[in-house]
Amino acid sequence: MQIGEAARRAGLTVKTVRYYANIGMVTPRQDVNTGYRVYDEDDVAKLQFVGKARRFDFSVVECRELLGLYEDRNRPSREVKALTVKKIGEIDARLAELQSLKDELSTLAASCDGDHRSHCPILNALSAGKGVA
Amino acid sequence: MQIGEAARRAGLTVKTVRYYANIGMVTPRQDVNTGYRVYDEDDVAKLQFVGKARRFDFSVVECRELLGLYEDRNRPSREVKALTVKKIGEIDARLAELQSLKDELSTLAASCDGDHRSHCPILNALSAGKGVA
DNA sequence: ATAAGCCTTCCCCCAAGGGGAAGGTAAAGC
DNA sequence: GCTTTACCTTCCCCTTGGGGGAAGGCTTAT
Repeated sequence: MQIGEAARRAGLTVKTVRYYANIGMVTPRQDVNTGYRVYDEDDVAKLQFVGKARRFDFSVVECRELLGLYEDRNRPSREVKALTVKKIGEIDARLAELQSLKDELSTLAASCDGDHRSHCPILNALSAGKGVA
Repeated sequence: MQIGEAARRAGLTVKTVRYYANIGMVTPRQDVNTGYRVYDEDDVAKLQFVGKARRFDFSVVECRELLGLYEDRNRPSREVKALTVKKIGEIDARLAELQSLKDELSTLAASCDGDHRSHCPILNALSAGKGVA
């Protein structure tokens, strides 16, 4: 099939699929006459795999790793699990960071009445050297 | 003072401070002879303000807005609060998204024993059309 | 014949700077 | 006086993961 249908079936944009071909992630066969990329079922499966992994917040580099592990069925799943656990750790760190940001901003927003007077706790907190917490 | 000291006092890199000058966020005076940027106390205060706002996850565009509100003391704090509340909403959305990702990945990691057999629930989930949840 | 609907490559664009080259300037040491 | 050192300047390419659109080629339907 052509790139359009492959993209549709993988739930990706044509631009994205072409990008994956360019970086060597999912490399379709090339039609000698037209120069068109030709995708088979296997390629579509890989595109779907990568699409899901991206939605799971894996980077393109990590997707490539996962794809390598996926293609080599003799590999132990240990490496896959390690990547997943590492990714969970990263998500945890980002969660904590965002939560702390939210707490600080919430405190500021709560202390600001939003009236027309120039005294604004948010601006004060941003301009003062000291933090809000 | 020169850019180096201004950056140090604002807790930013020289590169960042120069970038803020280029995009017109914090525009120092220019020394006619040397062409060096010359920062005064007011500029440093603005740099600190922007630095804190950036750490609060405000984008550069939003920082520019906040800085405008900060400089115009006649403006009501309503707009500042609105920006802050909007930012809190964005953080909330991202938190929920990350939490759901983490839950799915955790479920997968827990169901994978990481041994050498080729049966890996994580890879299966990524390759299967259906989600894990 | 020509319009529609695919496909191709090519190039610039986003955020928010980082890295480093090539070159000017000022102060300090010898 | 000369050189090293430590500043500073502009300029250009790099990052992530593609998006937008131009210019052009192919086939199919009207």
